[in-house]
Amino acid sequence: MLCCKYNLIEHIKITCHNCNLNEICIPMGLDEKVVKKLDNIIKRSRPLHRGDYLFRKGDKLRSLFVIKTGSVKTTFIQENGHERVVGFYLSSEMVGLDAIQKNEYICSAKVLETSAICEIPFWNLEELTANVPALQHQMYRLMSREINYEMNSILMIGKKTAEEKLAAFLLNLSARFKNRGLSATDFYLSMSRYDISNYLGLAIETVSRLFTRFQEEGLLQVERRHVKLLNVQHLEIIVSSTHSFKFNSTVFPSQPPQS
Amino acid sequence: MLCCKYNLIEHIKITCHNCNLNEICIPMGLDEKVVKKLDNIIKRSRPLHRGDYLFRKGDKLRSLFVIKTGSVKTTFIQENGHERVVGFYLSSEMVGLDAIQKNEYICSAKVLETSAICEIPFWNLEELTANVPALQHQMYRLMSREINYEMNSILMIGKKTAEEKLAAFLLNLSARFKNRGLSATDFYLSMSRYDISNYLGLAIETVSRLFTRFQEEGLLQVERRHVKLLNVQHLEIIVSSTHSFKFNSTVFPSQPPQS
DNA sequence: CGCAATATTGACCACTCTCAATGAGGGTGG
DNA sequence: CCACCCTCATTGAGAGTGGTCAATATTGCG
Repeated sequence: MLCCKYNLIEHIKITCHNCNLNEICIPMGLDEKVVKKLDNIIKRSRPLHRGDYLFRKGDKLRSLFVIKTGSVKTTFIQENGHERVVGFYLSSEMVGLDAIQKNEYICSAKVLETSAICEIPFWNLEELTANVPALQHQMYRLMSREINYEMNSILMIGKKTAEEKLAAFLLNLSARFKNRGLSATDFYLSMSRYDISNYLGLAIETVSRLFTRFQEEGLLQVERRHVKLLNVQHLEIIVSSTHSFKFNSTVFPSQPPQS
Repeated sequence: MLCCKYNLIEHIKITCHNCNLNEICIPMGLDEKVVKKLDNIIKRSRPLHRGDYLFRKGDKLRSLFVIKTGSVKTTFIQENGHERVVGFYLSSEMVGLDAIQKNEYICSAKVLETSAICEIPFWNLEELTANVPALQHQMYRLMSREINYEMNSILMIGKKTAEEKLAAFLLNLSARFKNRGLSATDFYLSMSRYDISNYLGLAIETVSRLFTRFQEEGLLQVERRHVKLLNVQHLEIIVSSTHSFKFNSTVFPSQPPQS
């Protein structure tokens, strides 16, 4: 039970805008009593494995899920039966918020790697937040965070060139790993090339080719799912250079810098 | 004051999954007393006009905004100074939920046409929802709805071909107009071609050409911003046909059906 | 009436998709 | 321990979509 309790504090801590990861804090006036109540609500399960589902599209809303370690992808099954990836979730992130509106899950959530995930029965949580204003505020902030994540996805996926999309994707992951105290430049991708391409609206071959090209250009090193970013600055420039800028830019006379 | 009060009821009504637009209902046990309290919180302003801002990126969170009539676009200013459209909002929809996480607006909201918009000071609303569990639930559902909208955007923008993107965009608008009791097949676009292309991640010329082509194929009639959908079914097929399906499909031997 | 903003159309070419074949790991069974 | 299979990833060649550039409507507004 302890680990989940700790996770929740961790979770709250991360979502507090006044606290960074290096500070121990229980923000928003959440005292031990409230944390204990939360602790009583939360269900801990044994580790889930690659391919396990947290929930499927159409299931009735039961719980929200907080990822303690590991990662999850959410997918939406389209009318034609094809699956589209709509999001990737890492530790401390909450999955299932889409289900509240219609009282049923709109997408499916599939575990990408062995993960520890806490389950919070929504109706219990809602009852608790109704009694603890500070917790209600946390909940609003969490949902707002989800809205911001998705806005970020929209920006990423709406980029014009495949190059920009993949660079943005890698930097997004990088930043999220960094926030978790992990390396911002050396990490494993828990999702397949297929998932990445599907998410970004590209062909899988394009993603593969781009990885190769980025490597040739010295921007990163990649071996299967292990990625090392070597030139973050240049990746950032790729992302921020709107397509119309790219060819007028004086930043790169011709060749991107080799490391 | 009355109009705003009515709008809120309208608003709540729309967000209630058990009620459709033709029923008068005050769901979730929200009695007149609560509605009155809401009414006291809500600020009504005189009509806003094309180009007015509800808020700008970086402004401190003051209020959430509910569109009574008209429409709004939200834009995100990227690192390179370029503006990207991240969403379009129609009547009964709420804008500003992205600001709760960091206590400041992440994107800017710009009015697209003369609009009536209600302002709800967030802190007052939060206080009220803390005291009225049914209203708290409404708030959760509203935020969840926003998450679903954005998920929809991700699916739309992530489609592979420009054709699929624009068809999905038009059908999305159509469905939302229909929900509001307006024509699902005959409507005005309050956003420019530029906004549409920017939102969908396409070149403005591509959008323009597609409108022309759709018209030539008898799928719709378009004159500047006035759109009449003539063959919704075929538009739906375009959307649902993943690119990989499109060329094997026996649905269209060669030419799309002419109306 | 003319300027500015918005939208359409054409020509050309680059990017990215599709199709196809090959390569690399991980797991299972002989 | 190796052969085999299956999945995942890479690479190549050709074709098509969609982007860029440029010119031309069309509309709105002062």
